[in-house]
Amino acid sequence: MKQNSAPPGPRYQALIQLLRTAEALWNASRAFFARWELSPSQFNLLNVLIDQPDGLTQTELSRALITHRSNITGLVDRLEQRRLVARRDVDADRRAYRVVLTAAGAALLRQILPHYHRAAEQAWGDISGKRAAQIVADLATVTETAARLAEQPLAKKS
Amino acid sequence: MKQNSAPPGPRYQALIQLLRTAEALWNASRAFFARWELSPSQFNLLNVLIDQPDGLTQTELSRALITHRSNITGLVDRLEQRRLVARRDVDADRRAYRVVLTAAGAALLRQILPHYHRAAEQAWGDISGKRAAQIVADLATVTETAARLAEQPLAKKS
DNA sequence: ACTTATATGTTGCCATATAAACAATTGCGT
DNA sequence: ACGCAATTGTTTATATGGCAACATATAAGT
Repeated sequence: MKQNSAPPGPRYQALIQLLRTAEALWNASRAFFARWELSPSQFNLLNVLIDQPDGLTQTELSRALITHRSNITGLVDRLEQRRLVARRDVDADRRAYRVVLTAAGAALLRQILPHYHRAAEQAWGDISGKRAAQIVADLATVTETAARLAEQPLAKKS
Repeated sequence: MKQNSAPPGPRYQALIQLLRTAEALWNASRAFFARWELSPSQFNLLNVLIDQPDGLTQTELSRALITHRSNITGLVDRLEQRRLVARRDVDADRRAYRVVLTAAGAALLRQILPHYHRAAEQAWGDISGKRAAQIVADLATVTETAARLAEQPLAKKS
């Protein structure tokens, strides 16, 4: 007297487990980055910029972080107050900025990254690198499917 | 001229991919549940209650949903306004409620669940059920590790 | 050139999330 | 019985998230 109609099936279980694991990792990362008084979102933003010497516009940042443009404003505001990033004007387009890491921001990130990489490896315990690569491949296809489903929920745009 | 120190490694890549996939799935589920004007969080709460004829207290709900007690208040408030759940007094403890599904809430959930199970299976494409089960096992160990790391970030509590 | 469409960042509202503090209640230890 | 600790739900503050609307600026069409 527990289930009602459709038997959940292994792929459904896998989806639930995936969401749980991601949440656990996200919470762990929150505790992890708290040492440097960064939120996971703030770290991700810095981590995107480290490979971009010329910075990114906020729209480009929103695409890299898979979030709405409007969320970037406050995120950059707070990081700018702490002098970890800076907004540079774009002379060709008076609407846009380029957000770049400051020297302090880059230094902080270089300090964090080794710890982060090490913690990430540890989280997988005794799972082999080969199996990890296999999981990456599997999850990549799931991501594509999910993104496709999210785009046309009811077939808009004629 | 891209990396700085530690080579990321396959397990690090797997962690990043996992977080991306979970975000994609969460976004897809938001679009999915929008058909019934539910947020993913609201659906999850209803989905927990369907197997609990006597309901759960808000603290129990917070544990089941892995979130803070304070989040449950507003979540239940909004579902209560829509008559999908109800708060019942606990006569043995005047502080607590038991949150239960209403008939309307149970009916709505029974309507949604088959679609949800089907969509969840589809998201995994041609990945076999066997491999899905393997992934579940792997991710379960990661969840445990992550939860353990999140609990004692700096070894509190003497 | 002028109109229209598009792009950019911001602001607003609301839902969700963590964390801390609080009042009310309950439980425990003595 | 009494006092203190723990529990329960709420409130507050702040950060994050999606989404719509907006002003400004740029691009495209004619």
